[in-house]
Amino acid sequence: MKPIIDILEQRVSDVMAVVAGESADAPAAIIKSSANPQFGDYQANGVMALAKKIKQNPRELAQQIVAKLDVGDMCEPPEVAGPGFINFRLKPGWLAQRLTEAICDPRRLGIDSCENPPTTVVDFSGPNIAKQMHVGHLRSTIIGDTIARVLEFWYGNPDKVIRQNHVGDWGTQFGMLVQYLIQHRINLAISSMQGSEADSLANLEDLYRKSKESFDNDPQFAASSRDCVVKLHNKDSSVMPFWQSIVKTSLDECQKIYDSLGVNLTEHDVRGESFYNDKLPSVISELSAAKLLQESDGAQCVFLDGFKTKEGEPLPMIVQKSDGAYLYATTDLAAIQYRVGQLRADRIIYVTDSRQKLHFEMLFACVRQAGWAGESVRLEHVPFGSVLGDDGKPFKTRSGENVKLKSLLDEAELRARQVVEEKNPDLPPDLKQRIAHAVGVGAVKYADLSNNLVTDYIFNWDKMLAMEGNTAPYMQYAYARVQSIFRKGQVDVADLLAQNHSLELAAPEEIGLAKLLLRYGEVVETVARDLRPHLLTTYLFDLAQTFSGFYTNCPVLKAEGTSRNTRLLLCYQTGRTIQHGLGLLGIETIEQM
RNA sequence: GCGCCCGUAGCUCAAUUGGAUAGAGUCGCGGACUUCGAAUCCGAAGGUUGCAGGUUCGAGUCCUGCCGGGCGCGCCA
Repeated sequence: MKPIIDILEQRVSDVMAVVAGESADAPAAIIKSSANPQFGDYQANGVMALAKKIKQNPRELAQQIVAKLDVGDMCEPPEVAGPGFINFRLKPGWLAQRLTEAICDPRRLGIDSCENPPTTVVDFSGPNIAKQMHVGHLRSTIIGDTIARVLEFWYGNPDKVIRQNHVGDWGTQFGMLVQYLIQHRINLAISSMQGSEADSLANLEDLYRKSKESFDNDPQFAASSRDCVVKLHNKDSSVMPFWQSIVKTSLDECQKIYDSLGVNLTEHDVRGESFYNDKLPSVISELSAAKLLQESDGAQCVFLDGFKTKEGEPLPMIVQKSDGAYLYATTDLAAIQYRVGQLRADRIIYVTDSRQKLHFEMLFACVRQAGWAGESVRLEHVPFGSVLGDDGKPFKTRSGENVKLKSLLDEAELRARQVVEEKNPDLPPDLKQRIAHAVGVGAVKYADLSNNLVTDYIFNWDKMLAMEGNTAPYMQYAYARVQSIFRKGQVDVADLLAQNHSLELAAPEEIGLAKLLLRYGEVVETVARDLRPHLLTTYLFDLAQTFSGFYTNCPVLKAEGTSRNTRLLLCYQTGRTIQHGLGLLGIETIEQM
C-alpha cells in the first residue's frame, strides 16, 4: 500500500503545480501528520512557501488549492487554517478499508518496500578482540543491529544489507599477547579444548593483564613483543598459530555475547583489521598516484582542505607512521575500497561513538578526493553519545574498570528474574527464565535505543526495568495483554482472519488506534532514512498507550457481532505491530509475563 | 586557542529537521479494580526552551555574540 503521506503529497503537489502555473517550480506539498488532533490527521505545510514564491495571499491560495483538490475518497472536506495550512481528516470508512488491507498482509503489514534499494554496508560493533567485550561496545552493537534490521525490512531484500564487523584483531597489542603465549608455551586452542568455557575466558583476561604487565615492566619482553608484531605482519609461521588461537577464542566469546543479546552478527560478518592487512601498501601507492600523499616529519600523510590542528596549521590524516607501520585510517581506507569495489556498496553506514566524528569526516573527504567513492555512494557516520553512570561520568565498575557485557547481561537477567518472581510467582521456572532473559536484555536495548543518539545517557537499572513509562517491560506487557485476550476468548487467529471480516470503526478509541496503526510504515521509512531508532520507540510507546486507552474503554470479548470482530482485529494488528516493531529493535516479545 | 556536539517542566527525555497553543514519561498530588492482566487507566499541577540580539508570515530549531557543560585537535583506535 502506498503510504497515506505519499498519496496526499502526490495529490496536493499536483494541484499546486497547476495553480502555480508554468512560471514557477512549485515547492513540495510537505505533508506531515498533525501534532494536534484539532488540526486533523495530516496537514499540508507547503502552500505558504508557494504563496511566497508566486507572491499571493497564502490563505487565498490554499482555498484555491482546496477547491481543485480531489481527496473525497479518503478525507472529509479539507480545511484551510491558520496562515495557510490545509488540514485533512481521514474518513473512518476509508481507514477501515486500509486497515483491512494491512491486516490481511501476512508479511509486511501493508507496508511497501522501497524502490531500488541501495546495496548497503552497515559497519558496527567492531570490538577489539584482545579484550572481552565491555559496555563501550554496547551502543554500536545494538544500534547497528537495529539499523541493519530496519533497512532489511524497508528494502524488502535482505541481500541488500551487508553487515560488517570490523573487529580489532591486528596491531601492536597482539604482538604482546602472542609473545606472552610463546614465552610461556601456551596454546590457547588446546587449553580451551581441554578446559571449560570459563577457563578460556579467564585465560584471555589473564593473558591481556599479564602480558601488559610484562610489557610495561620488562624491557626485554617489550622488545620481543615488537619483534613479534613484525613477524605477525610477515605472517611468520612460528607466530601465526598463536595469533589464530587468540582470535578464535576471542571471537567465540563475542559470538556468545551476540547470541545472548539477540544481535544478528556471525563469523561470516567479520572482516577484521587483519583482513585488510595485505591491501594497505596499495592504499599508500594509490594515494601517491593520486597525488594526495605528502611526507611530514617522516610520516606519510594526506592533507585535506578545511582540517586544522590546534595551532591552526593543516591537520594531516596520517596513513603510514614514520616507522612504516599503518594506522586505522589506512585500514578504513582499504575497507572502503573493498566495500565499494568488491561488495558493490552504494551506501556505507558507520555506527561509532561521536568522538570519531572528525576521523570519519577526514576519511570521507579523502576517498571522495581520491575518487574511490563517487557521488553515487552515500557515506554516513552515525555518531552516538556515551553511556554514563549515575554520577554522570563514563559508566565503570566501582573499581574503575569497564563493565563487561557478560556481567551486564547476567545482571539484567537476574534483575528481570526478580521482577517476574514478584509479579508472577506461579509460572513454571523455565518459562520464568525465558521471560527474564527477554525482559532483561530487552530493557537494556530499549533504554539505549529510546534515547536520541547524539546525547549521552545515564545507565540506570531501575528506570530501564520499570514497568511504567517508556521501557521495554511496558511494551512487552502491552503485547502480553493483547495475547491474553486471544487466550481468554479462545479466539483462533487463523479463523478470525479467514472470516469475511468487515471492520466498522465507531468509538473514538477505535478510530484513534486505527489511525496510529496505519502510521507504522511512515515511521519505519523515516527511521530507515534518518537512521534514528528512537523515533521507532516513541511510536511504539505511543501505540501501546493508545492501545491501553482502547483496552480500558472498549471491551473486546464482551462485544458482539461486527464490533467484537472489529475490536479483535484491532487487537490482532496492534499485537502484530508491537511485535514487529520490537523485532526491528532486536527485542523479543513474550506471550505471557 | 580552534573545531564539533549539547543546554527544553524538580528529574529523564521528545518535538516529524522552519510550522499552529513546546509534548511524553517520571516524582509528588487527586481519582478508578465484583469488570478481557491495576505491570494498567483517567485528572489536575508543573515552562521567559541558558542569556542577548538578528533573519520572516512563523524560531526550541537558522545567523551573530556571550554564559555553562561534554568531546576532539600528527604518528592510539
